[in-house]
Amino acid sequence: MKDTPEGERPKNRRQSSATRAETRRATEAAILQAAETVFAEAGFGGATMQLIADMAGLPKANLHYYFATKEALYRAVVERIFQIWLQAADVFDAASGPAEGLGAYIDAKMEISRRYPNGSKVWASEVMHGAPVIQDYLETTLRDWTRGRAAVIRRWIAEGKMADVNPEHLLYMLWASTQHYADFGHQIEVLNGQPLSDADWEAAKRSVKDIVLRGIGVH
Amino acid sequence: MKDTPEGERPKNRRQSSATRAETRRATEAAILQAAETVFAEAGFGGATMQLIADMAGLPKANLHYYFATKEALYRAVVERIFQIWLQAADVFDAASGPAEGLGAYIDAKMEISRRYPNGSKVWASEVMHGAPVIQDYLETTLRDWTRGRAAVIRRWIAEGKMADVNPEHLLYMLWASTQHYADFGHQIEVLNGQPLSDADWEAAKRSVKDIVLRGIGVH
DNA sequence: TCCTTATCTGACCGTATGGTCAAGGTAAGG
DNA sequence: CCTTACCTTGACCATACGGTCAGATAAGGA
Repeated sequence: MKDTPEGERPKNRRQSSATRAETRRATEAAILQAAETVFAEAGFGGATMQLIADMAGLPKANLHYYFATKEALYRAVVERIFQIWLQAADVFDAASGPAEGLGAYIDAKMEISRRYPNGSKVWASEVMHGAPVIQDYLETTLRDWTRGRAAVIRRWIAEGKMADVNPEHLLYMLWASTQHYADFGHQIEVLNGQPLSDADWEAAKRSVKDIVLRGIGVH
Repeated sequence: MKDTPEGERPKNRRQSSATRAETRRATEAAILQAAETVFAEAGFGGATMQLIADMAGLPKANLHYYFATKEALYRAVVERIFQIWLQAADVFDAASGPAEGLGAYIDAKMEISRRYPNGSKVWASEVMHGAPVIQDYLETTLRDWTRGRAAVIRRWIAEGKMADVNPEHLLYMLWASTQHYADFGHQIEVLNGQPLSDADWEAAKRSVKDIVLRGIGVH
């Protein structure tokens, strides 16, 4: 929440030097960051441009200079999240078998849940409401991605490297189990009595990996 | 969406007989049903009393006669969902071991995801936004419930009936994996190319049960 | 230094929303 | 019947919200 110590109130951030491009990028980043937080906490309908502006330290009118409409800003937030979501797949690709590939994928997704809980919540909210904004992504990018990984899993099954499970449902289970720690983080914290510690996160990771990997007959 | 064929416009629903209590209960149920749908589709902030009223076939002012505020209506919806949520635990109790108990619990929760997807979404949304309305339930009822089941699981572990896994994280995994089919139902449908058939639901159930049960060392 | 262009912002506007109210109906009990 | 309490509803209100705009301010090039 606290700002960098380089400026008390970043109303006009032109201490020393700041090129046009730098300022623009920094302002956009601040807006996107604030928007992600507010959208995650209040949902699209509950979020207000005023609140996002306040959190970003800008007058509301300035938001509309960078993002014409609330929808446009929301879209930018969701698209950024989707990139991170897909990025976690890299570890999947270079793997030679399920223990390595799925294990690394679970680790990566758990790490995302921990580091970008707001992004995960915005994504969940978007999908829950019928994906009004990223429907096309679901039908193209995500669908292709899913088919590709399912094919890899099928190959592993054919090679006898894991049990014969339905690849799609296995992927759903991975998504669900890992993202749960972000989307339902509040519930987990309440049940845990306090925020998850490093050790708690390690235990969570290990638990998911242990159950899933043993569940598909690996190791 | 279509109405029952017993009345074109249920403006005054007094064909034949209708006692006060009956009418009240029916109207309340219609409002709660409509509210659940609208809250699930639009979120709390995006839902409007007007839309709920339209969907329930009532003038908006009448909503406020039954539920004073939007918050009160929302609270009623969430509390109703929570009851269903807990109800699924019954099957857990009477079980003599993990295969029976957890298997039945997964079946029950999958059935809930299928039959009450909107309820599940409202619940997810509520928790994601920090449980502004049911925070006390989390801290009391849900916490007690969770502790009780975790104790049961620990007993099963001690009796050598299942592998030594962390009971809390196991429960999170069950919640996540089953509720995912409701909360992310839209995404699953898109990836599946069509709504899940009976066979698809059976496959989903079986997949979750197989992986989890094998994952905790239960045949 | 001056001029063009990009960035910033307070004030403003139309609309949609949650909520109110008073008047009009309708069932139940006496 | 007639009274009473409950229910229904159209019209209305205050507010908050997304979005606009004209004018101010500053950067960068000539």
